[in-house]
Amino acid sequence: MTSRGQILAAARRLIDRDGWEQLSIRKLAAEIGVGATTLYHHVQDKEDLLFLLIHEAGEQVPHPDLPDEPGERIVVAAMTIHDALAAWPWAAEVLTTDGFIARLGDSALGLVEVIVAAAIQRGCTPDQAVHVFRGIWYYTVGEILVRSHSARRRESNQPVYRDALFGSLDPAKLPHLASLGERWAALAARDTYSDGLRALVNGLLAQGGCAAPQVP
Amino acid sequence: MTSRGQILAAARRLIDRDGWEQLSIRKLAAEIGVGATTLYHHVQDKEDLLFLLIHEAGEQVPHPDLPDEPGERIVVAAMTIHDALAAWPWAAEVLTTDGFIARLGDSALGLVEVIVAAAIQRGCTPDQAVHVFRGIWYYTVGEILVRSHSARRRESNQPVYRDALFGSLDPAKLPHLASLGERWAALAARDTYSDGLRALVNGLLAQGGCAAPQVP
DNA sequence: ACCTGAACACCGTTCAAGT
DNA sequence: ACCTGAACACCGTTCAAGT
Repeated sequence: MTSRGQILAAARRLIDRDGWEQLSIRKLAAEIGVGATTLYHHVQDKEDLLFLLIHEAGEQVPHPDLPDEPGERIVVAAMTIHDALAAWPWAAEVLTTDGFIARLGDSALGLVEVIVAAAIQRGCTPDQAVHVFRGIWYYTVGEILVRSHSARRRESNQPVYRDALFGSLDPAKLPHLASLGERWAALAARDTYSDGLRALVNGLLAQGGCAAPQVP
Repeated sequence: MTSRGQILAAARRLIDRDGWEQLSIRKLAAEIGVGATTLYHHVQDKEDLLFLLIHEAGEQVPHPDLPDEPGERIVVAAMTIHDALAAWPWAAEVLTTDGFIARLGDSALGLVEVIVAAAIQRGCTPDQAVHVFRGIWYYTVGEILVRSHSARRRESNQPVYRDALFGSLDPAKLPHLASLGERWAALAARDTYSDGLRALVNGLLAQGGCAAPQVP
């Protein structure tokens, strides 16, 4: 009676409604109207359930229009990955596990392929191209996690730390931070993912033999 | 009888022994030899407990010898932060919360100050300097989390995915990934944090007016 | 096959009651 | 003040028993 598809659909529904931290096997079973233990006949684990959800989500990541210039192509592919993860921040948390990316479907991996291929086109060796991808991956995952954890905190409970934020620093020891003061919070709230990404990609491609004429 | 210091010491002991995911209020109380509810007289929350632990850890981060060249100074400061977080990966998880950095002590913030000051010395505006720090922060946190989650998985249960790793990809759709094949795992295991960091810092400093003569 | 409730071994936190 | 056990409202997972 109960099917895997039904379970995944209900899980997506609950995550959208209550956030992914709130998802539990017991609540999920209740949502479907079934005993908690029933789910274990259709899914190995809670972890397995998350894998299946991420796999499904990965299949739905759109393939963007890719520009010709390789560096720009890397930026667009990375931003597509970023935007997909921003919509499912819980996926970012699970995907921090190494070798996990490989379990995504061909569709999501297509964007990884785009980045690696473009780096090679720009003169990287395959090894260097993997290094380029990893750098982008770290930066992207970090941004997503900081963003989503901060958002969660903001909405739920404490704007308490807001005023603790660089308000009362010792200007003798930390002159620049003290003079930035409250402005830090405003600056940190700005979305600078793409600016930082461009800087990173330029830096990575310029590094160690991947250098090529910077197309304007 | 029970003191805050005693609690923090016991917590550090348990984290070192069993990993931070295993730390619970109840186990912590048992380790001290006290009722679980007793802890709530010395600490607000489990979250509060983690804050205190991080604050304490931050005080112990060493101040490195800093090179003169600003770009290199940024790299050294970032690597110091990175190495400290690598020793306490659970701190990285908690610190992903925005505005949380600000609750560290002056000692740990000193490294943030170093980065911001060096960026300004290289010609950044204060706003751009914060942007530089944020980019470094995202990259660093991402690397730490990917590294620690992967390590946890490796040691505990599954080397299962190892062979699922890019072993059976469609070479027609994903030619570069397919030809990398099993090599991906070996490349991903390499520590390339500092290489990527240098690329990022160079890219960030070259960006938007922070440009200055690249000191050799 | 598919589903179930009871049970196990846990959580964080509150609260009235004790010294 | 400092500590406590009982209780509340949860977890993921196993397992023998049912249809």
